[in-house]
Amino acid sequence: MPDDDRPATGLRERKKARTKAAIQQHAMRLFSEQGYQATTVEQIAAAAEVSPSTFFRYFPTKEDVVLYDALDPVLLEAFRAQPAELHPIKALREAMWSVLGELPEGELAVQSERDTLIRAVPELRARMLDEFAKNLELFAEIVADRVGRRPDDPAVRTVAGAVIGVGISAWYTAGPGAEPRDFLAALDASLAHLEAGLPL
Amino acid sequence: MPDDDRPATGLRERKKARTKAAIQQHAMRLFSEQGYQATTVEQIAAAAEVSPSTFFRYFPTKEDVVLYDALDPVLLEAFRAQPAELHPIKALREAMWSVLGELPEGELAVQSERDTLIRAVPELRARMLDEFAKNLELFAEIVADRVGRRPDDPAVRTVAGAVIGVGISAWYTAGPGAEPRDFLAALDASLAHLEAGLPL
DNA sequence: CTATCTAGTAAGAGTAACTGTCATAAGGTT
DNA sequence: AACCTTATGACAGTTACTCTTACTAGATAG
Repeated sequence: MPDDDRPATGLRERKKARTKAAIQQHAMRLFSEQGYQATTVEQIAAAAEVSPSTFFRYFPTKEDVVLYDALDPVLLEAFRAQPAELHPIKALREAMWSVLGELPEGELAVQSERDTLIRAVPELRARMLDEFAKNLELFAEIVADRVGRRPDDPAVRTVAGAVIGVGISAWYTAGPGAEPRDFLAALDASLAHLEAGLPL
Repeated sequence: MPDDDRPATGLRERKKARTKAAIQQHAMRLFSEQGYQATTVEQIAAAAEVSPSTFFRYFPTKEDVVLYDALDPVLLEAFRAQPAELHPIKALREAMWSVLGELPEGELAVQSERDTLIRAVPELRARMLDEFAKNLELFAEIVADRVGRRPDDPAVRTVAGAVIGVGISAWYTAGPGAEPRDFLAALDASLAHLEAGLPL
């Protein structure tokens, strides 16, 4: 029996990581070449030189190849690191800029392509609701922490909901070809508006 | 060649309506008896005494049997009918009460069962995002109308987004067994909080 | 009232996303 | 070297859909 803290650098783990990355890359390539629906799992598996069974062992559904956002935890950390005296919405805006403002052009492009795909394919877009809900939950927890209330406090949940809603609105309003920087700016402006109490 | 304006009361039309209703009823019954996933389209078709092909002619997907909300247009109309000087959020709250507050117990129960099903089944829940987005669009249009701005005005879209977000939050927060009246009350309180500018 | 046209329906074949099982082989452990 | 764990592939099965074709009952024209 090995120790509790595994080194996690065995040949096995590395191979797994490589296989997963290969599947993901080939999938994204095929999606952009032929479209999402037109690409079958069988094709992806063949391109990545694995069996279809293996594909499904790495990704429970075809959708999941697209839907993991590696940036989420980073953003979360940046949010937590903001000074406590800031208004939660202001803190979120600062965190957004600190992470996404400094992102290298390449990363931004990958993210943008992924985003375009999600926006365009109904099945993918649909799954975003749970993603939004997850973020709502996280946001509520952090806000509760900062304001010194429970995460299930109605006031806290309302603020979190409003923020997520503004995010959804910005996401839908930004067209398929929207520049990431433009989207970020629009979202920031909306959040500022919300922070100010939604004056009309 | 018949006139442009058909009477639409032929035997044919009536039969169609009856078939559609039958499929829907049997589907909902089977869903509540066996669960959504465990019920196959074949079973539904058999119960309604039609072929699977016919099922798909009436409902493009299995999901669509559940996902149509007959109450939406009514609510919309009630919202439009509110006095113009009311704050848009206030007007929405009034409209909600006027429609849902007066709904007969039976209708409320049907609506509640449908809602529980949607909440519980990921595939159905997912499709709600587009539903929310549709409502966001409608809400933005009406708000724009009332405030005398364009529907794509960022301020208008932000308000609409925040309202939808608060709705989503309330929807997720209300557990599966939530009483419709309680949900309504919680949503109303959240909207009031939003209307007041989200004081913490 | 009959011939004809239209449209709802069934039947059946085909596709693709999964799901589950089992045998094998390669990685890691003692 | 013997053993155990785990990634993998092969394969069979299920189910939501799609498409084509043929039939039939309802509506219309003469």
